[in-house]
Amino acid sequence: MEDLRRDVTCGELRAGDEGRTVTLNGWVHRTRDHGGVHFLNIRDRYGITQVVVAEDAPAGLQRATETAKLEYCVAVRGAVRRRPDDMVNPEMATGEIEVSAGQIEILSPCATLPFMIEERSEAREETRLKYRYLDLRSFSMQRKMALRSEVTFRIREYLRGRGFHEIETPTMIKSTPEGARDFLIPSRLHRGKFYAMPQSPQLYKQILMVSGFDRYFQIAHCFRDEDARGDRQLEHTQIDIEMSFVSKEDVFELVEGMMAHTFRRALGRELEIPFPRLAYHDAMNRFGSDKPDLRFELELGDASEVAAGSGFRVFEDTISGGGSVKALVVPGGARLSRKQIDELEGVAKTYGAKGLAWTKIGEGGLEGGISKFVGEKEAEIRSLGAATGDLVLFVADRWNTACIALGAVRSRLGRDLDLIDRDRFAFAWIVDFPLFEWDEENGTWEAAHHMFTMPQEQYIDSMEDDPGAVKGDLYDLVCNGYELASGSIRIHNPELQQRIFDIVGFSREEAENRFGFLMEAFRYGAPPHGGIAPGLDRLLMILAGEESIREVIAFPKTTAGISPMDDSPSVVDERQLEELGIRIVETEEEHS
RNA sequence: GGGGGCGUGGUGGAGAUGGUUACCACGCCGGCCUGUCAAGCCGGAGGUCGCGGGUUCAAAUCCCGUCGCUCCCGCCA
Repeated sequence: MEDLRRDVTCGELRAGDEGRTVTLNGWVHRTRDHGGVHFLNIRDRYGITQVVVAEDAPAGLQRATETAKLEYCVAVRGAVRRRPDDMVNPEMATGEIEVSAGQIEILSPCATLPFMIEERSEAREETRLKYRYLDLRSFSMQRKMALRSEVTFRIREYLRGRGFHEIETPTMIKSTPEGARDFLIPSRLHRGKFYAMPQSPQLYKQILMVSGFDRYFQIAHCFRDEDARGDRQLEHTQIDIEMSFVSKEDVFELVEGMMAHTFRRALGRELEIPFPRLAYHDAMNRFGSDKPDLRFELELGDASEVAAGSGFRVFEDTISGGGSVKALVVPGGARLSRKQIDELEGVAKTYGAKGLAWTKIGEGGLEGGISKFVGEKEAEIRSLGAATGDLVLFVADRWNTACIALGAVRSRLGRDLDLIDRDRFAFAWIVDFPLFEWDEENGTWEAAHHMFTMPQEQYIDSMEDDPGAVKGDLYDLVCNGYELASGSIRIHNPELQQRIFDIVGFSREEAENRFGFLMEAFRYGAPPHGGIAPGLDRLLMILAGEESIREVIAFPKTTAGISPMDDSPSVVDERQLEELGIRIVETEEEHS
């Protein structure tokens, strides 16, 4: 190897390098054997270079050339020469030249491939994950990993420039069972006790504020033992940020600057800042989602005028029962088929709607669906913004359910009718979230975000009177229909914290047991503070134009939490379990 | 926990109203070919059609179950 170490990469040679003797190291990307002359395309991270072996090459070189199959790792030494004018390949960065091989050495052979290494692999994801090391050789994956590296670098660059310290917090911490399920780590030294993997560095970063690190960040791994999705992994990375002596305006300004910097440097794109803001209630009411996709218009309307006195029982009963009738006008939607509308109804039902009512506005009045019930209400329907040729969809239910169900229909229409501007990054802050949510099952108030969120000032005095009305100093950053970040201003006052615990029915003993150290810390001059945590994987997914975060994670797990390459999780030695004092109990099902 | 989609040589797909030897492309092996760049041409090997059971004279195809991947609901402070 010593004398065949590369002195150029496979992406850099140009016409000006003509005459140089160079050595390339890389993988055989394609071979073309013409009987006499022989071509090898050699690939590395940086590109592809064509190597030519002449028909009159020495026998040893011919043999090596014929041995070198796809994805063999090879070293090639030869002379750079310009290709004849009519042989130039304008598609290739190195297409003006080729390397005339004088020596080819096989550094490592390659078994028959499970799939071709192409710009973007066509193999099914299962196979790609099993052979992830091969999948990652593709330029498409290499680019995404490079983007990831670039983005984390630019974020660090920006935050360091703004005076932030990067501080690591432990990945083995105390379990705090509310919220998502914890991953647990058994302790050998303390049998029967467990560490937990952090769902986020939340408590530590607040402690760091007490310690006076008024600007902290960390690219932190977070773990949640919940079912995965396209935008959710058991293990993900967040850009954890916390600041002292700030209001949410400071957090917004920081994150807007960070995003603008990152998009400019990593993508060469300018973002429009500041980002628009939308109250939670308005986001739900207008878009039917707390993470609306703002790349297209299509807003939900209020159809109580249509419902009132319509004689349509479903609508009237909903209104008199305190619910809402929400409407969605689909411009030109009258051409949608019955089947397409049925599909939309299926979407609405998935989200809890009992049905999806509809009417089309024809030349001569309302047509189809519930027209015979609301036929007298054409004026009211038109005042929702509907015109001839439009389809109007309705969901009647509790306000929340009606919004969410119709919001899901809106998203579906955005895709199906191609309303989405794919080239846009539509950021927005969602603000004024309720601090508490009523838990039907347990009949209790629960923290909507987490229990350390500061209530907005005007609600503090009378919080206990109507917890449902209290809005919190918390905020989400959304982009293109994804929740990109979530944060809040925190409570730094133990008395106020205790009142929150009381409202959510959290006993003093429980609070002491779980968060005692934080409450204790807050007794020692805790600064007002707040922060946010953008999800790095989702950010990268959006930057890369992907629809799954698995595409921007080098070694992701499947939705069932399995790593097909190394086959984790796996059974462990009986001896390991014994040391930990753990016995596996079979469930009834596994017995039978 | 629930619903939808998918599972066919190494890879991706076709075959689905049951019927002889399961088709195509790429890859692999062999041969031909002085300039290609997704090279081309000729030939060849390679499959218990995810797995188990059932219906039938006969199952990739129909039925039941099960496993895996995936999308969605729930869940994810």
